[in-house]
Amino acid sequence: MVNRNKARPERRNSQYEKRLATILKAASKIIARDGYAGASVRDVAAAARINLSGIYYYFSGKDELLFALQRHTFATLVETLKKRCEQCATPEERLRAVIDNHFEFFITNMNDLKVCVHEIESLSGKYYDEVLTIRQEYYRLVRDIVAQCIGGAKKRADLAALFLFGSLNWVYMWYDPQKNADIRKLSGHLAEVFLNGINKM
Amino acid sequence: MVNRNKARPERRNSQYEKRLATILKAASKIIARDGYAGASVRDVAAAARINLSGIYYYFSGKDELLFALQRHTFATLVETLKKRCEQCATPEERLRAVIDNHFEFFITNMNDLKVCVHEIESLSGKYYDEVLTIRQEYYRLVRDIVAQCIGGAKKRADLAALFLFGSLNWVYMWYDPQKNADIRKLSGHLAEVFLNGINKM
DNA sequence: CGTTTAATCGAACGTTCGTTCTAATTATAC
DNA sequence: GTATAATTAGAACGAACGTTCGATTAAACG
Repeated sequence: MVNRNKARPERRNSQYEKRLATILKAASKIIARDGYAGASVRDVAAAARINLSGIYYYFSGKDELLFALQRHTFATLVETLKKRCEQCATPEERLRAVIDNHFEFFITNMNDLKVCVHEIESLSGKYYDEVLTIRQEYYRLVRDIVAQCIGGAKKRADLAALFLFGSLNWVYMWYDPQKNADIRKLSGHLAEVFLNGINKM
Repeated sequence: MVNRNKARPERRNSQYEKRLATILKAASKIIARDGYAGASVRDVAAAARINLSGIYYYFSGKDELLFALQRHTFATLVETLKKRCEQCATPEERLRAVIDNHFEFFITNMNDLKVCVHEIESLSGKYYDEVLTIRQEYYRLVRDIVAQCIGGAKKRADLAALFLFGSLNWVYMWYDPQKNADIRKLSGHLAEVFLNGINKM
């Protein structure tokens, strides 16, 4: 508990934001590779080319590091989805936007999204709750779109949305940049399968 | 490295197998809760009501513990699936058997399956390779059934199978025994969505 | 019974971990 | 240019980890 309990620094190094972003990127890389519990703060520091104790100047502890990572990633994911949905006229278009958005976000932020999905249960208490709030917002957003596609049935939309999340969140386990070069085809195929599937529900 | 490098004991306590099973159950419970890296052998021992060093009488190390757990679980999963498929006449019935089998196995072995899915990358080397072999057998089994349902198109069956695995493997993140009491309904709904989806591919 | 061996136990080893403390260094403000 | 705050660096702490070892108990067999 170093930084957050003190008043925020008044005069900041001009490189503060950059350094913080560097640490977050390094953290997502190491945690994606070794898992949260398996990743050491020392490895994160080394990957960020900073001294071990330097990490504790930017973050109060290992858990806050993961928290900042997940919060930022999920918030960005929700934000980009909302923007995409604004340009969609029909529920089907919005559902395609959901899938497109998730896939596209994934290939440009693979490590971050993997850490968000795979380390959901690694936080606890206040940190967990705050991330949960954003996750729920994301979930409800998608579930409501699914419900509109189906035509109301809330219970079935719930289930269908969970199936969809499964397909989306599993991607990091099999995606190969060389083999699956065209991400648009991937998201297009999932959209087909899912849309055809739920329309018959 | 205690046990596996020595010749197998000739005379065994009659409770040997039971004790081993107890340890495996305890391990799956602890690892499902804390993750492989986060789980301590001490906690596993305590949950199995055995002394810490007693674990090392049955397993050469923490990694072999996870290995034995994953190998046994995946092997059982493949075995039960094969038996179910033998009683199916059509590809569609076999696909329903895949989904039914996975769901049913899940609710009776939640911890084990979670450890299999969530800790896939926690092993390495020889252990990882051997589990990978079984996983691939399971995957190919399902993929071929999907291909038969679609009607040949190998490339699309690959993708569709991965989407299906995503939905199946994500279940442990949201399943609530109290809320989703009827597992048959769950698997039935997923089968509907998926079958309708891929038939239009 | 005594002997042999399987099974269990308690204690300890060496390492790595997250975190903290203090000192030194660098950047900013007056 | 000097005072002050922000930032980095190095060393160290205590705790927890996986693993090992030697001794001890329990069971099998003559």
